[in-house]
Amino acid sequence: MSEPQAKPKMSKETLLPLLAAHVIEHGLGGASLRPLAKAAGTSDRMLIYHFGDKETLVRDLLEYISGVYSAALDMAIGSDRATTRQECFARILALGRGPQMQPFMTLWWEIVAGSARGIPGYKDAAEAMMAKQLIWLENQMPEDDPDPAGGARYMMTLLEGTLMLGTVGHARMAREGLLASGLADPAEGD
Amino acid sequence: MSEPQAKPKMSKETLLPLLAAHVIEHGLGGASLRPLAKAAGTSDRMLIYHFGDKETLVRDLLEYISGVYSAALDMAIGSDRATTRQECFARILALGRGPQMQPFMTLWWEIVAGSARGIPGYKDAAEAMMAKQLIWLENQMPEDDPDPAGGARYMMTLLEGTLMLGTVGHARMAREGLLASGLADPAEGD
DNA sequence: AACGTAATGTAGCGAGTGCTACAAGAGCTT
DNA sequence: AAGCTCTTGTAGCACTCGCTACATTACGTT
Repeated sequence: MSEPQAKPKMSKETLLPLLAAHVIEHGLGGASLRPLAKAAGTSDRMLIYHFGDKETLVRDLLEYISGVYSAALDMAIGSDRATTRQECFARILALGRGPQMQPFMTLWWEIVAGSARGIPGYKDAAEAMMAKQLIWLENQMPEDDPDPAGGARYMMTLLEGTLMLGTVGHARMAREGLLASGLADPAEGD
Repeated sequence: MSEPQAKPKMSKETLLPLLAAHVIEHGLGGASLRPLAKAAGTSDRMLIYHFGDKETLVRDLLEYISGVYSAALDMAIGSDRATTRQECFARILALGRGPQMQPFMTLWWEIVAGSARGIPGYKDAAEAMMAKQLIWLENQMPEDDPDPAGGARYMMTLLEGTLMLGTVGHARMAREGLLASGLADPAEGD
């Protein structure tokens, strides 16, 4: 018995991390109860038992994922502020493009799409995550910045555009735009 | 017989516009053969007959939609150039936020999500549409602009970020960012 | 008119969907 | 020990999914 099996209690709280892991890897739209249950070591029967129905499950799952994202941002916060906007932007861009962030980014666009289509839990989660990210960025702004609030919002907008263009194969276009804006350093690699 | 029924020939070419209309309204991910067929006045049987399988159908459909988008941009091109970057940006932003554009934008985020997940036809379509939009923007740049190429790419990035933040409920954040960037006019409404 | 190919209708298959009915086990209280 | 509630397993229902086998019609060519 090398595996303790972790049989006893099962609740939303114990299930959500396992479900989230599956969803981050395989996506949210195509997720159906039986594969989800298998990933969490349960049955579809129990998922319905704990969450009531699938819509509630998805909503709770998105809320949980949003919380995980928020916590991840807290972890990634450097104790030292950036000294320039360029450095600040480079930091958050590197964060969003990091390889360990990629599965999450794939899920993120699905959340945006669901948000646009009005699927119940999506917009709330997306809104929360963007709000959290804005706070993160504000805390990373240079102390002597003349307009930290506006600057952070400006950089958020530019960042999201950059990430989007990157995912559809136009990373070069975004980069050249950033160069023209002065926010990217010509010396940096792609 | 007020309806001529349009029974005779049915081919990819005659089906694609009808399929596209359905997809633009109801989305691409959840689209299944039978509803698609019904929207096009056929049967699932015939869709498979004409396209081979669903993956090919989706690919052809995305390619077609990309073409429609391209044509729509050509139509929307004003004969007069903008005189300032602000005006240029305002034009394309208004274009993307126009009410008749909204169903398409909803579909767009689905395309981005599919592109991120690597679903066969998605990335090609997204890439083509962004390329086309960049050309459009370049043609709208002020004639005396010091860096039309870089400026257009910069505005593209900012535009896409703005649209994305808007769909997830953070239009205000994007607007305040644009104000800080100098690309938005404080006098304009939301 | 006969033939051959393209186009279409009908029926269905096997798999998967969300969800439910029913019953049995587990653990706690009295 | 009896009862009680919480949790779980087994089957299954009604439905949709992409796709196919088979048969029929429509139509141009010879």
